[in-house]
Amino acid sequence: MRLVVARCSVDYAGRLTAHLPLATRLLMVKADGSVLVHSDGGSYKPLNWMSPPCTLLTAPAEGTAAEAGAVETWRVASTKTDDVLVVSVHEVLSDSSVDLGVDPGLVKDGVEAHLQRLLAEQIEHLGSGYALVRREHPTAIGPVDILCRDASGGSVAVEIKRRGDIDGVEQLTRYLELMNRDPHLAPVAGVFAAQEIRPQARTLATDRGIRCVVLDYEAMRGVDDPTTRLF
Amino acid sequence: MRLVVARCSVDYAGRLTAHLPLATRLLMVKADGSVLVHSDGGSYKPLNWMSPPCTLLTAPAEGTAAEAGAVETWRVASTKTDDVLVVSVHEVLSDSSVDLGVDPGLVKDGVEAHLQRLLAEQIEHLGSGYALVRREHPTAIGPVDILCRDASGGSVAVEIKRRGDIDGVEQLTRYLELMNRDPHLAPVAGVFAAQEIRPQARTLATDRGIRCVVLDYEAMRGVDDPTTRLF
DNA sequence: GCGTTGATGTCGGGA
DNA sequence: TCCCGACGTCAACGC
Repeated sequence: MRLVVARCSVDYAGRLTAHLPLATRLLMVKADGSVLVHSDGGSYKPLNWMSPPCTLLTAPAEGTAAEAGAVETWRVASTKTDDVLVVSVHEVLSDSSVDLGVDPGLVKDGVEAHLQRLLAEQIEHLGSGYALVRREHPTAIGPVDILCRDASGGSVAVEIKRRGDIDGVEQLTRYLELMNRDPHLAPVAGVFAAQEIRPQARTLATDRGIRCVVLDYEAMRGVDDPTTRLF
Repeated sequence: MRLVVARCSVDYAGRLTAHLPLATRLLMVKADGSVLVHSDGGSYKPLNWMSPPCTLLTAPAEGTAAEAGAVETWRVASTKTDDVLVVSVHEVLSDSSVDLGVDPGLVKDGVEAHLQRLLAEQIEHLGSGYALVRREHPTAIGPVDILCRDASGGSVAVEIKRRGDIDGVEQLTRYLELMNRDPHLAPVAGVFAAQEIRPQARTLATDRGIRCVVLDYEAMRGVDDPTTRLF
């Protein structure tokens, strides 16, 4: 990784066009050639950047850039699209490189995928006699998180969220509408399962005949067989 | 801005739990106290971070962290939520600070707002005889991007996206439901206009009687009268 | 301050 | 590889 602090202006052309006036910024060049332009505020998002795969070419400034006071021009071009980032470097305040090696990567816990896996393994949380049919059941408008059958053999579509919001109820409603048009599947009941269900979402779901189930992630994880865990 | 290259491990607890094993990384501390943990790959998103407003406390490592070889512990806590980021620094390879000042900020072109302005000016892209009524037509649940009339005088609500996705179709559907309840306006037809329309979004739109129109931004911009441009 | 919407979104998973 | 939905989404704008 190369870290350059420099007074510079930046232009991006690609999916949109963007310009950064002359100011002092941090230029981060990663090992894969990607470039990040950071200011001393904002959030974790750079002011401007080029994602890998891309190539970085540096050359002495020429033409209008040189006339404006630039000493060096960086041209970062995406190798997949015609996106291009041009950095006009006016003054380098510091320039250092360091070898970081390959990062072992992030280990996450508590996301929706785990909830889905746990509920699929412990489908009895929905009620006695429930049986899993499949996860990610495909439909024309997207996959249903879990398809299962209740004690009487009726089809049940389950939408899982960490936080149950109105959006999730809308999503499940779309699936149910579509699936209930399929004579092989209909009638399909709906279950909205989440660690936490917002009052508005619960109201909407209930109004549409969708059952709400609150999941206890910690308890479900406790029951979970550690040999089948992702980590 | 402070830039520290260090061998470290990182733990985050908040909306999820995440852990980064010991490795060499860049720690970026911005003027507002926010912290970014970058590796030498990935994209512009850090491996882990804490957004402002937050506070950073550094102290000599203690307990299990010290036993594991850490010399210093950074505790970055959000001042609004109970999110916390803990960096266990094992070895500092470099540590430097620089004053960047305030950034003048980014100037953009080519976002949805521009697409909307162009389509309003060139409403004939929807078909012969179309006439603009107004942009950002207000409804109780939000503004409709464009309201216009077709050749026969019927009302048409247009939702514009750069990328047409299911969300956009849902959004337009909500507007149409509401507007069609208004006897002064009904019947209102729907048009989903985007630079690119995803197959599932097209399927859903078509199923709901919403017409899809693909927009060519470059061509529309070419026709654009530069004297009316925003910049 | 809350809610809604857009984003050069980015990221990960399944087909 | 493409397609699609989640995200510690974030950030801007309107009410």
